[in-house]
Amino acid sequence: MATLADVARRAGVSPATASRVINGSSKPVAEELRDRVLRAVADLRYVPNAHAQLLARPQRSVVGVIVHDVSDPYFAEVTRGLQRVATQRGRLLIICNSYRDPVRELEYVELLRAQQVAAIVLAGSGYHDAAFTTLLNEKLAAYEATGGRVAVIGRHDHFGDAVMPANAAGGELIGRELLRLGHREIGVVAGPRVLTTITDRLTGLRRALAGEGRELPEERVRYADFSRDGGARATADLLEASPGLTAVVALNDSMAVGALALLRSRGILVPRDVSVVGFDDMPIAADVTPALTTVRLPLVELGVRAMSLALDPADGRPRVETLPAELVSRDSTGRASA
Amino acid sequence: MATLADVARRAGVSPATASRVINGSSKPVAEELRDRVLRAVADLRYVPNAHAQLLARPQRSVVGVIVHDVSDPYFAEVTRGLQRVATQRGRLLIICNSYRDPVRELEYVELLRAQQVAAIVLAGSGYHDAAFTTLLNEKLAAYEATGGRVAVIGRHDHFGDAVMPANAAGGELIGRELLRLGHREIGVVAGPRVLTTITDRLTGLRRALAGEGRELPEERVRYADFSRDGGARATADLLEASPGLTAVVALNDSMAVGALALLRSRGILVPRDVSVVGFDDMPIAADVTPALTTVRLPLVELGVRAMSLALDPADGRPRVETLPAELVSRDSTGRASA
DNA sequence: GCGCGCGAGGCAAGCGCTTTCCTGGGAGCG
DNA sequence: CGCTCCCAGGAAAGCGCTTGCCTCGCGCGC
Repeated sequence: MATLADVARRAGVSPATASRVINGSSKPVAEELRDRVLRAVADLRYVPNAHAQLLARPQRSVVGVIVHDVSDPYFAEVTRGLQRVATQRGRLLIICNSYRDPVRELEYVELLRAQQVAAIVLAGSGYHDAAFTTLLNEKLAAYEATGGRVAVIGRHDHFGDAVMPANAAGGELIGRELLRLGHREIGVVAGPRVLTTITDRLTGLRRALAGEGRELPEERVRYADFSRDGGARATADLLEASPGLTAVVALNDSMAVGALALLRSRGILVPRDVSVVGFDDMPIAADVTPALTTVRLPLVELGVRAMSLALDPADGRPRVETLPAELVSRDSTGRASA
Repeated sequence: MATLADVARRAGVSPATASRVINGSSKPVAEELRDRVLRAVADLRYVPNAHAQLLARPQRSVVGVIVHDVSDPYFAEVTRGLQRVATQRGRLLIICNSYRDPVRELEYVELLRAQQVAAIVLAGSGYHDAAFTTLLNEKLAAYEATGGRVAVIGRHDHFGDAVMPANAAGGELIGRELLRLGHREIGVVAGPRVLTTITDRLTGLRRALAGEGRELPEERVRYADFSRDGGARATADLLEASPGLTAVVALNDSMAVGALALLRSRGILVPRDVSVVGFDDMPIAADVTPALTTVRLPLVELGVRAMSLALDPADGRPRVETLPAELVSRDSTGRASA
């Protein structure tokens, strides 16, 4: 691997001069020397060692992103927003998948700090786990104390800049819509109980039901993996326990797709027999059959805002932005059959 | 930001000793000193500067990945495979999205080289652009010459380790299946013409047709964006130019989903009026309606193999692995209507 | 009791780069 | 013709860490 010293030697100049030419320093360098350096760079295929540069000139430019899983469409969209802003501002992104493992999340914060990233964006639901939350907050605080910037998406457990999707409001929208359609027997297909996002969405849903004097008993909520297969499994459970359901609320679209698949396999027609609602409005929501009624979250915008918060100097106090949820009515919901 | 020197000072030892404790060096350190160091680390929330470490101990451990777009399900799956192996071997991944921009691809190779990554994995179709290919090969060669490892997925334009999905064979499978079903009027909804993947898949398809003495005229192929909307647009074009089509082949599943949506909006029944075939077998392929007949590519495995090639020492000569394609018949294909 | 061996810990060099500060030579002025 | 000023270019000091090598002190053997 060619070094700056090699370039300098080959060009017959000092490393200082070579460095100045390569970085376009403000200090003037004679035309001839500049040419010689440039030629040497080309000949040797020289690429500066980024680590050495970072050591010598502590100018953090990389941003770390911790998400649950980039291949999950939810995070794929959020990441797209993060990327857009980062690229626009000339920042490189290091993307880390925690796969919903709190321990891994902690490790990644450490790792990103070691990488001297300029900012860390933490995307995805928090956990109902006080010990973990404390630990994480401590690590983030330590990082912020040394000049790092932190922004979180969808977690209220961190004190600092945050952008929050309106999870509870979204749940409420679903509840009101189902009530309006005459549904009284409602089941919920939920992701892992430990995620605060799940709790928030459920809370909103329950609030809407309570508005009409109804409630959602615990046995009408099934927790499973936040995935298509989890959705199918939970729906099967739900059906078995409460055969009279007229509506199934899935707490994300992947689970809703699983629910749809399971219902179809049982010959239950949607929405004639059972209505199905999703959450998130992932890109494919409109393409399944029947097209999924769901709550749209501005996923890309979530990323855009979070990265902006992370990159714009904190003007002192913590900033929290809430992005609205919106009901998107498609073909998977209809009037209650009973 | 606390440094090793701070830790050493606080623990009352030399930086050398502190370093040895922190890295678990083989050199023995007295129990008491070790404790003092560890306590200082905790007190100061010390995290070693990864860049300084990399400089001092040139032990590359990060791997760079360049994909077209992680949020595209194809790459999401491939990346999952890459991740799995990388994590297993204790490697951090830097994921870069080129968004199918050759220039950006070149820049990223440079950037990853500057980051001193241990290996670069380049995933995604190559381009029909000789100048670019030469340039890229040159850069990769320069990188390999300095001890870097390179593995590519789905590009035959790079000489070195590669894992190739059987694109042409997949195209052939589609062609044969459609012929078997009696289709003679076939249209193709293709992604960007400049991608070698497109050419390969088309070549396979044409080969199958040629086997029966048929051909695929150029006007039966529409090139568009490799996305859902691109698929819808291209399908509309195709229909307008050749109303008598009995089958539409989309060269990836996203485009197929777009095709399905457009056909539905026109009241054309699939597969009764027109059959639709996709390519890749993305996770949602089974969940659209009708469930998509497509060619399954072992996407995760593609990633797994590529990362393995990248991390296992090159035993001399370039290794090329081809992973098979497989036809998955679902509900979007049927006998030709005519 | 003296010398040697051994092992724990520290010194310092060096990884590749940037940047401050200094040097030396040329130009301009008196 | 000599002095000063200015400026291009270089020397060198780090950035934070690792590690080979040396030192020093102890314990043991003769």
